[in-house]
Amino acid sequence: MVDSKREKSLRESIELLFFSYRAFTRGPDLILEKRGLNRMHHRILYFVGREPGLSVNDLLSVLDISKQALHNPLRQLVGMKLVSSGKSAHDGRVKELRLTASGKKLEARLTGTQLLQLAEVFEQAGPEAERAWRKTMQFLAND
Amino acid sequence: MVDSKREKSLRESIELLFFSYRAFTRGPDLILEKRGLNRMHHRILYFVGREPGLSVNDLLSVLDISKQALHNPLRQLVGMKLVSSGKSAHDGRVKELRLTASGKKLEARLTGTQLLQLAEVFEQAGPEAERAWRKTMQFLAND
DNA sequence: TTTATAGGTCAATGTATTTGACCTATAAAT
DNA sequence: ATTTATAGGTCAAATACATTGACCTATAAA
Repeated sequence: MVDSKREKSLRESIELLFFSYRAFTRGPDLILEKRGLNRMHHRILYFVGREPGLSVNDLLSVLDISKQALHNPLRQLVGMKLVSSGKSAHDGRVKELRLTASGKKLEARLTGTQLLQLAEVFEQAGPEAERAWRKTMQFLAND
Repeated sequence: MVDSKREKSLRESIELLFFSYRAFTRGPDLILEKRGLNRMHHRILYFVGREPGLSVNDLLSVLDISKQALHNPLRQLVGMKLVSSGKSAHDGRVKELRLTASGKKLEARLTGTQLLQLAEVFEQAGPEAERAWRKTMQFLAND
């Protein structure tokens, strides 16, 4: 009885994660679609924007995908001049990825819908819930 | 200053969602891979298991995908005898989808890794954080 | 008898991913 | 100086997956 009640509650949490994540990516996905881009392009833009000068290998690590899976979307972003890739001064083999001005603009638009969404959610939930949410998600993320 | 600090915090939350969701699906994905199945198959098994007798249309609604996108994975699951489809008594056009015994077993294994994962997370975070987490996720999901 | 609904399927196309190989340039090690 | 390792780029083939749009049956409702 207790176990099955607990399982029911945990299953609701599973569903919350599923529906939340979908709601969370819908906004940017609609914008991306109009340009023929997808979730992977947003991820690349996001992480390059977060850490300008990021190497290709570091990007591969954080995204946890194969070199071949990154190749096409990254080449497209560079081709569209949304991402620039320069040589590292310390190590000529290493590329330093950066957002161009228009890359920054697009990234801000994509991530902006998510920032707004989260800001609204946390305002409704309150600062205490926000802290608890972050703590909980940190346990889940580092797993 | 305040705005940029707030944005930094919200960006951390974006990343928490990204890394959490990935950590959350990794377990079942590894099991699915061995059988040539993927995330969509798990979703079908999950929702059919949650609501035995579910119609194809209701499944389409909850998954929010096209009939053609559902067609193949569902046909595979029925072919593998993980899902059964019988006729509704009330309306002969409607199929009632159910998990077979082996379908239930696989679903329990897949979802079981996530139940365990969440149970551990909530135990570490505490019951108060769990409540706050759920409340926050509900705002995000219904968006 | 007509129209609407639930479901199934196909063909064509496009897109994405995977595997596995092979290449250059540069750096580090011996 | 020569070998070996690393960062990155690319290709071809195979596979997988999704999309579009059409068309079909069976059943139910009007």
